[in-house]
Amino acid sequence: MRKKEGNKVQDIINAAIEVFAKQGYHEAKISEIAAIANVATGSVYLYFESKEDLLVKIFSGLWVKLISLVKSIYDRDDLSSIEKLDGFIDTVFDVFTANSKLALLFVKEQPHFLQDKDNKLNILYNNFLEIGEKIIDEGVNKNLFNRNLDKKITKNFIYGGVRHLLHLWAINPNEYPLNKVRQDIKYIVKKGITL
Amino acid sequence: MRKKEGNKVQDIINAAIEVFAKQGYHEAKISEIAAIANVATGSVYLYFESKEDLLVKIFSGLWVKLISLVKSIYDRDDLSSIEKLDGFIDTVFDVFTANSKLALLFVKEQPHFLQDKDNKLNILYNNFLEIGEKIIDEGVNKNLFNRNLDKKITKNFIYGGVRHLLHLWAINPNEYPLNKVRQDIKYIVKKGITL
DNA sequence: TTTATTTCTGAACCGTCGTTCATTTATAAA
DNA sequence: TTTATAAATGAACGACGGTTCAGAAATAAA
Repeated sequence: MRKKEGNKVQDIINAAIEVFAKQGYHEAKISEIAAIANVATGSVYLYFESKEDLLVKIFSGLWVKLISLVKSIYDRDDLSSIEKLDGFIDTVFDVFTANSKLALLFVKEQPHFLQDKDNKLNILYNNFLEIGEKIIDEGVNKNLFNRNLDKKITKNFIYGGVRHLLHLWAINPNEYPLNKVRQDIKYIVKKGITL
Repeated sequence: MRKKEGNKVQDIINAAIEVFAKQGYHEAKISEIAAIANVATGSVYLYFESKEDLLVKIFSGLWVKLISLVKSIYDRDDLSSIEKLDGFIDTVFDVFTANSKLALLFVKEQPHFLQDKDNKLNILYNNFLEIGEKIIDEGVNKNLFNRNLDKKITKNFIYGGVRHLLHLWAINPNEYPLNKVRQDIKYIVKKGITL
């Protein structure tokens, strides 16, 4: 029998991230993804069920990673709630900084998923945000954070702001130096929600 | 000769907002838009050059309106900088609250435009945000706002947060009552950036 | 009325990919 | 070597939907 050559799954995923990010999901062509991944068009279908499956696999891999990272921050008991919130924000930046194409894809296509309540991706997404909410919860209970702010609103406000700045950074890294971005966001969040 | 029946342009635009918002731009069908607008498929092309033209016209109308509204707030001299910032946030909420379909369309498709620097829509978008930056500028100069925060970052953080909450509200109005959303956002922003 | 002109219609056209599959290629076992 | 089987290929298929356009419908002018 024949042996698999290299890691085609990963090559295809990387190519897909690149093409989806640049063109947007709908305008991306499988043939172009295949070309960049150095495989034949048809080979994509050996590893992925469909174009959509490719997108879903990319996103779910991302969420699983993010969830595991922020969970481990939440679980630490040597950090204050505000440090955990900082860590949460840092985690998001770290993951996307490592791959700006992925960041771009994420901010462009994620909004389209929010609507259909219970698809797999939204479940993961909610798991992720739930940890953010738990951190805020903890801060409120320890009388560090303002308890008059709605937690869901607070968490989503921060999330939206972070996402948008990641987007701008991914498009134009020079205009939005990530260190300053992180620093300012953390400052506003900290000052905005602590008592 | 024949007389035009009713306001087809507006009917088509309203139908397009509805269908684009629900399905997303790429999955929306001109034939469905036409059906909802009560015109024949071909009639859409009497008033709009293409599917894309339809989307662009919707967005540019929106930006023109928003720009005019926030400009008039910025120009008032009976408001403090923080009141202007509140007014800016209120304006965005007011416009989208009046049309949740439009809000949904906006948050879903706007991210796709940010990339190609100098298309018409991005110019409008930047005009809009520039006014937000001017307000922040003013606040800094009057020693009301923290001058250590980067203005572009601050403005975009707020913008991203507001946009995301609008998105959630548009999907699920009951879970995100706009009055509480506005109130919390304004609180965080005010506390976060004032001295 | 009849005619001219504008508006409107919707079936058909046509280009574009996502997807399939008959064929080829590579390697492990015999 | 030869054979069997898994992996890979890419041309061709087929569905979909944006766009077109020949004709129909409506109304103003003649």
